[in-house]
Amino acid sequence: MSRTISKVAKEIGINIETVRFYERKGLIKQPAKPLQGYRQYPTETVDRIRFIKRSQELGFTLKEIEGLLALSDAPCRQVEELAQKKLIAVQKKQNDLLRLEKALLELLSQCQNNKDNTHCPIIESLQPNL
Amino acid sequence: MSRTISKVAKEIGINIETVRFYERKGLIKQPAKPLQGYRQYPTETVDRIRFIKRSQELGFTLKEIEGLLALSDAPCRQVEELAQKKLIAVQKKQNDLLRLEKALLELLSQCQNNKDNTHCPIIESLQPNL
DNA sequence: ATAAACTCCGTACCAAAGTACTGAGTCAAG
DNA sequence: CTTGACTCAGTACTTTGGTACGGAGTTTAT
Repeated sequence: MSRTISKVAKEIGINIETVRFYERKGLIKQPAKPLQGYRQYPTETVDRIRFIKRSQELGFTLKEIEGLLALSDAPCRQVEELAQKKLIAVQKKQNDLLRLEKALLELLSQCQNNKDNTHCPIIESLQPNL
Repeated sequence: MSRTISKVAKEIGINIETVRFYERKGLIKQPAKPLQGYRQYPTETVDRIRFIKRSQELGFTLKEIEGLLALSDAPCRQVEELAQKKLIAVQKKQNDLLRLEKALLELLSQCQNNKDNTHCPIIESLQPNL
């Protein structure tokens, strides 16, 4: 099955320009231009874009996905290593966010106990000179 | 107390260019240029940059910080609202990361049980057509 | 008094992941 | 057979948070 670029975009729910962008990045290959008419995109390409999108959802960057795609028939251990690294990064980020959440909750609880609506403890605690 | 731009940068531990960048963004105001010599930065400005940096650590973007700075003598409720919104966003992101972590762990465990080093279950499970 | 270090100012550049625009060409429907 | 919708190709612009560069002026140290 084949479709024009706009069908591809619609099928996946992305912008046409994004498809072209991936072509420019070399993440997918542009179908040859027929002598007459528009380029036809095979299902293979649609699947490849879906792969990219899923990987993005897992937090991989396009650069990393490029690596994944290149590894797609590489030994499992290499792929595993990439995922392992990403997992570490994700866990680190979770930690950061947890600390951040605590700090925000702390600030908000100060606000809640604040009778004086004209001074905000949040602003004050962000001001280091106080 | 006053100091030149490089002292400011060193004091805070940031790049000179970052100070200038904040000036361009209007986050801090550039001291008037004296008839002779270099611009002198007051402690006020240093504090303001510290405020910016602390807020960044809490996950606020420069745009949001601009808002915070504008609100710095606004009623507490408005500031609280901003922090509240940020908290929600942070919690949402935590959730995303948690799901992401689970997905990655799942993939990795599939890898670990995989005897066939030539096919990687990670790659395969990212491929929607399988 | 001269060199090294610093400042000033404007501009350009970086990554990431797209999005937008322009001026063609092409296609499908009425 | 013409109008509207679509495609193509290349280039430019967007956002975020800076960083770098180059040439001129200033200041400080020797």
